[in-house]
Amino acid sequence: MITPQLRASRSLHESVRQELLNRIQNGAYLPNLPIPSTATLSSEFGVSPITIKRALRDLQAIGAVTAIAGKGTFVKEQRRFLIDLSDGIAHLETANVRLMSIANEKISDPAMEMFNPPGEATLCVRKMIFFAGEPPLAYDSTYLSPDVDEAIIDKFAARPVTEALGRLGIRIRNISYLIDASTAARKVAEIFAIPNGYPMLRRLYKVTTTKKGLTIFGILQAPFDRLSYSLNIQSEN
Amino acid sequence: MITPQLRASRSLHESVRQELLNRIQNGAYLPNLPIPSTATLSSEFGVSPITIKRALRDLQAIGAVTAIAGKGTFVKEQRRFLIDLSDGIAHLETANVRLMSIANEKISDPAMEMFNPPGEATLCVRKMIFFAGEPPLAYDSTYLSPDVDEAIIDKFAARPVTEALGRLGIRIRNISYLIDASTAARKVAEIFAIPNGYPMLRRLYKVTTTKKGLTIFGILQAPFDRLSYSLNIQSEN
DNA sequence: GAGTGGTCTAGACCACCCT
DNA sequence: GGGTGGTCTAGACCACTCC
Repeated sequence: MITPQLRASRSLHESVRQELLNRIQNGAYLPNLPIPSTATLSSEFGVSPITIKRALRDLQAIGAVTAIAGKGTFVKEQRRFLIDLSDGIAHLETANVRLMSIANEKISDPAMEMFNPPGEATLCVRKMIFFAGEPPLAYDSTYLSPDVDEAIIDKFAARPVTEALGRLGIRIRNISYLIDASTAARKVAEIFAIPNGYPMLRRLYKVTTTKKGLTIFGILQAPFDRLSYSLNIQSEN
Repeated sequence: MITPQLRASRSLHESVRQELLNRIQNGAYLPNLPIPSTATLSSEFGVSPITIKRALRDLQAIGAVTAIAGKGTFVKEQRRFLIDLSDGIAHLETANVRLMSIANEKISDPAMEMFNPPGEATLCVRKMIFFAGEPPLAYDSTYLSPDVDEAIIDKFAARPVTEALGRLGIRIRNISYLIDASTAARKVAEIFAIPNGYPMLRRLYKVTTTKKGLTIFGILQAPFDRLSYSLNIQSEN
């Protein structure tokens, strides 16, 4: 029921959304289990099914539930992965990688311009990063100079960036990061099974190495509710 | 018009959204100016006004437009502020601050637990950070030990955290950051005039100082499309 | 075949802004 | 008063899943 204090001058769909969110946070609705159907909720709350749908869609947008047509609406389990950037290395040693594509491509993301990327086409290696038995964690697009050795490309296709460099015995000279949030592109949204436009936490990077001519650009992005970054800075002296 | 290649198996409201987004990116619709009304677009595209509204609401969710009831729907100007964290200091010297509230409060955000915050109530100073002539940039909640001097509280009420410490002549020993994205709470959404649940880029911090007993916790959050962080890491040797 | 969520439409009412 | 976006409803159709 929508009680007056829940209502509190909000619109109906907002009140419904809040009540459903309360139930999720109370544990009345459990993770990975379906909540009652639209029709059931409609009669329980005494509001139109459309209003229920509206509330559910907003709950999807904030990452609280996932709706699967024909099955039901499920409470999302909240688990964030933490990456520590204090030493510049994003530790992903135990992560699995699935290669998605390798293609010649220009770097087009406007946020990338900060790193003064090459204007010519680069070799773009796209891959998914995940842990066994878990939904995909991140999607990485690595841009390499088109004339790099095939052995190097293979390593980048199979490992996260810093792990690939480690295996190749290439030393890092400098890393620049840009962390921002941006909405998911259509293709990325499909991969993660999230609504189009879902916010992604992104880490754009430029890695310069001691190997002559080897500078790596890239973007690692993850659904905003799956990842966070930590950073520790000691003051000098 | 919704051309077949724009349609491309998408749902109607997705096609409409994409077409409107194209027009914004092409410059056909200009920043800070209203786009045609729902009714106009409805007849132009030959779809129901409801479908137009759906597309517009999704465009609001991704930060492309702002709708103002009674006035129209306006193209949002995209301007991101960049904060460099390389030296641990978030440079906000020229920013203005508006104090929102000072209250006794417990730290309740679950993401904060990483810093092992005190369980007791703290003094919470909430403020808005903005640049003259611009929409608000960020919202900061600083948690101080309840027994700090009033002079210190005043400085934190009037300046961003690191600027306040600088003015007070207090040295920083260590800073820990946690960067994540989370959805806006109701109150924050009102302050920024963004839809409820809008994604915010957050930086949680714990600052330890050389002044005995003075450890500062806090959360600085900004609409995801207004802020980004950069970080540069030199390799040793 | 029954139940699920997703889409699209039609129509009504409201609060708000501007002139 | 006429235009705007926001809300809520009713009803229909579809694709999908599960039994």
